[in-house]
Amino acid sequence: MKDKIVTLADKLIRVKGFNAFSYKDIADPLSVKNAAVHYHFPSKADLGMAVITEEMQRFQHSVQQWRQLPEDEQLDRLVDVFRKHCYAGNVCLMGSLAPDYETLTPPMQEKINEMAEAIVEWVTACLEQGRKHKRFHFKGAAGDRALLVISNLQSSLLLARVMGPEAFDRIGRQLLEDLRS
Amino acid sequence: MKDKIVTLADKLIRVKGFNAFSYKDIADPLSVKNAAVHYHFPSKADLGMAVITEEMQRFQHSVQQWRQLPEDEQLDRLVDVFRKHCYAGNVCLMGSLAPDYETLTPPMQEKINEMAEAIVEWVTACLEQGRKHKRFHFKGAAGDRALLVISNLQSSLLLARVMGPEAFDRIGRQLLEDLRS
DNA sequence: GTCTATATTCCGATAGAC
DNA sequence: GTCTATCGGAATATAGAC
Repeated sequence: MKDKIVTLADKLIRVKGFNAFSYKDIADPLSVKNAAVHYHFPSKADLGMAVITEEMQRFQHSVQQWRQLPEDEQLDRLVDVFRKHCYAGNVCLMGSLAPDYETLTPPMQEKINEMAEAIVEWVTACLEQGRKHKRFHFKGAAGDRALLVISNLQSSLLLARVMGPEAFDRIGRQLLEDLRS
Repeated sequence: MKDKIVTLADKLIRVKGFNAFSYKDIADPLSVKNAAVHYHFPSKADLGMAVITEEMQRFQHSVQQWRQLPEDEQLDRLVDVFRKHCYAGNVCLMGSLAPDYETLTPPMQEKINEMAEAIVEWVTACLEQGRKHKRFHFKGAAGDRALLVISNLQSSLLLARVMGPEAFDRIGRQLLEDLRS
């Protein structure tokens, strides 16, 4: 049940936003009362923390599985993750929570910071190693390039929601092509 | 008074998000009662529409003023607009409203669509003309490149909120450097 | 145009029974 | 662990006086 709640909360955050969903939106589809949800997650911030923590674990598990691949294929996989979210009508967790950042509890803000650091660190290392192995070609610091890549992926989901999924496809394709050539 | 309300609502949308601010957040700082705000904007969606409309007018007015400049300097100006928002603690309107898109009224969604189309159209034309005049150098279609630029700018503000303003500076600088060289 | 006052609904959260 | 029941508060919105 706890897992079902977190999974559903994750979806709701991505589709409606953290401040726009309620305990009722969790309880009704699971056919329980909102008190049952409060039993597992006393406050909404507790639920938010669990969603972010699970997302970070998913991310670490994924990159762990990709670690034997060439760096450009590792980045392909990351784009695949975003593509799946795009066609599921989701935005990414950062893209949903960052605009609400000022309304969140300090512990949630701290978790979001950690999530951002983790993905920036991984993309930076991926680009750096990939350039060394001649699989990526780009100018400037790998850390700066990583910020560009991450911002492209994040906003591709925001733009896709407004303009349609083609926006994601065009961004994702051009992004990968730029780095490889 | 109507202008004051729209200006304040714009700020609140950018800082807290559309679903996280209330009529009280508008009324209190203006030293009026929430009924006075409802007089000018009967529903919250009416207020949201006015905010988007004013932002679009500001944008059209700006690009009109820039039209005599070289294209790379026009893009500098656009980055300047985002930089000011960054240091004011704001995200851009699209970056705030896109995650909440599914919770908004159809008229608001339509206005957001128009806003997205307008900025994509302008950046595309700017890049296309700039490339023709040898002020920009990039591969691929100008429209695809425009989506990359816009996604960089949008998410630079989201990342800056979480990671600090340096994230914006690094993205903005590398972005402009890529296009010029 | 702004006020007081209120209707209505919903939300997050808790108490206590089972 | 889930339930019923409810508290306290806040939100959007409206009616009617001034």
